[in-house]
Amino acid sequence: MERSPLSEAILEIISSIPSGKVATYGQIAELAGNKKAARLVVWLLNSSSDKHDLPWHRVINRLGKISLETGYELQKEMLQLEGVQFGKNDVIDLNKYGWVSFDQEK
DNA sequence: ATAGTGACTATAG
DNA sequence: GCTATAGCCACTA
Repeated sequence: MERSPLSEAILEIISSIPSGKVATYGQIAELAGNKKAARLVVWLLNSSSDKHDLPWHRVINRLGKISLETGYELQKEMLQLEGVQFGKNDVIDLNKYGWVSFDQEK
């Protein structure tokens, strides 16, 4: 499925996310080389998440929230099992649990 | 080849 | 703060 180098890079990055941390789409896209390929990340997760054993639950939007509507509860649960704590609005503190937090990434 | 799709993001009003 | 729009990438039909 990884026909393009970008997809390959993204998959690589996603599988590199350590347990107990989360990453945002834009972040992954940026690390992969195209900071605007967030949608590509989405596509990859949908197309190769279970096929590749990817930690799709560690990928969230830039607000530290899960955009999914289905399976959202499950994803949240999995993250909590890894030690990620959610805020009151189910928001994850990216400065704390972000794989590369916005303050440290640069 | 064109159009539609997708768990996004940034910007403008 | 929210909605609307546009931008971006790769894939599928």
